Amino acid sequence: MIGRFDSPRENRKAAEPTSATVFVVEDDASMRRSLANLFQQVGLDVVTFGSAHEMLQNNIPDVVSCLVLDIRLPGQSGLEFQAELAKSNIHIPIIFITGHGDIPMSVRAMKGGAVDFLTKPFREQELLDAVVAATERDRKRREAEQTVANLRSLFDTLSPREQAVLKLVATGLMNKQIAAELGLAEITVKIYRGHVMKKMRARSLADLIRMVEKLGLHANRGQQT
Amino acid sequence: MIGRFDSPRENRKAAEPTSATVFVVEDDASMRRSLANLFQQVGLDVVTFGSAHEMLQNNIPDVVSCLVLDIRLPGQSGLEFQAELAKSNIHIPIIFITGHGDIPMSVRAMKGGAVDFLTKPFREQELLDAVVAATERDRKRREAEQTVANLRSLFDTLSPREQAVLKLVATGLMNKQIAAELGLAEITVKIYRGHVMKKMRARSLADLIRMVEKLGLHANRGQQT
DNA sequence: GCGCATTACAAACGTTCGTATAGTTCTTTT
DNA sequence: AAAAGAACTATACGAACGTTTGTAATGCGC
Repeated sequence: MIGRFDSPRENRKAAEPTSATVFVVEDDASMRRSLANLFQQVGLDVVTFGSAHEMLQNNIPDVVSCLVLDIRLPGQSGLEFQAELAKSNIHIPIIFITGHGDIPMSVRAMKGGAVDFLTKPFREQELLDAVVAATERDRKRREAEQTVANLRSLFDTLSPREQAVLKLVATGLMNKQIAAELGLAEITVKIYRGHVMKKMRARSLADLIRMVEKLGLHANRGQQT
Repeated sequence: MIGRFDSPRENRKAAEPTSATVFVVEDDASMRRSLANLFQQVGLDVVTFGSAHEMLQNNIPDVVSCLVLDIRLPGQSGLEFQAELAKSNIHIPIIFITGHGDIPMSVRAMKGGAVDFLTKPFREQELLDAVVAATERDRKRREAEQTVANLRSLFDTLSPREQAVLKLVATGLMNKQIAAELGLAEITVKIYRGHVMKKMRARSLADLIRMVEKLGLHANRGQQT
């Protein structure tokens, strides 16, 4: 099946409070089945594919997950697939498995952000540990991404002027300076600033500054023609 | 010498504006010499050692650098040395070289934060590229660390009370709330707050908040007995 | 004992901020 | 054509902020 079975069933656990999905891309059907079996036994959701292409056809659900990927695949290699996913801004953590890998392959995979690179035969627990680490990484990434996305959607409710005021507020300018910068009356800036605080749900300036930092906004100051 | 010489001398370059030091830990003396030679030819400073122990004896100068490390060493292995450096909070970027490595080794090295893992024979340019990447990484790390250290030394000039006020200011509390929290009069808070701005050289509250973020300060609010 | 930093507060003044109320103009949507 | 909202300004006022000047007690090092 997968490799040597030197870890008793009882030792297996992937004690995750939230469920996670493991995608498996592996051309060997029997290997696919045993991997699916292993993951299902510890309560993980599993979706298997026979090739990279096949996985890209189906749209990947937006859940906490990781990808167990064979290096040798029909068509596109595992490493190429990794590069393609990165280019497509798909940040699913990858665990490579291989029967006939070499060091340059593993180094390239790890440089590309892979969580682990296992050579057959491997202990089941090794793979499960890697999967736990990978899904945990994905969970954290999603959490951070969600935070920024929420802030972004608040920011998007601001009118262009309000956004401009926010950026200048974040640079530490006083209302009168912002007014001069934007060619407005100070009172107008004050009002927009009030809108910004409400819409962004910031309870203090300190709050607002931290939001701007997380959003990575940078004021593009300058002369407005 | 090092490996195959398939890259002409003319193609070699490590166009670095600032000089960098390459530490080499390698037990084979002739290998050590040829590595030193290679790095010197492209204008890098080189310090070589025959073992990990030897390197730790000498105190490592505080300059932009990287470490070229043989996996197989007398006494402590390269991987053990990597772990020891990490534990000692020495963050020098490491490039492993090895004649007889395997995939688990390379994966462990990369998981441990290594920049690259090269197997002999390798092209000289490969190693030089890795060294450039490594020193660049070190330069950036030092830059970021320096920024924080500078902020930290400013923060350390604050009296305990001023530090306490700063932390509460950073949480977004108003002066009167800070006063209540610390059992002070509002006017006192205002004065300390002024001291904080001067001593931290913050030109605005936004500035100050960002400094606090970089410092990773967190107010430990609570009841003062 | 003397100098010095720290902690603490007050009175006073000017600045800055925030909001409420009210109004104009322009564009977009219905 | 009417409604909605965005952009913009004015008056007005209170709250919050920041600094200056002055006072005073404490504790530490030389």
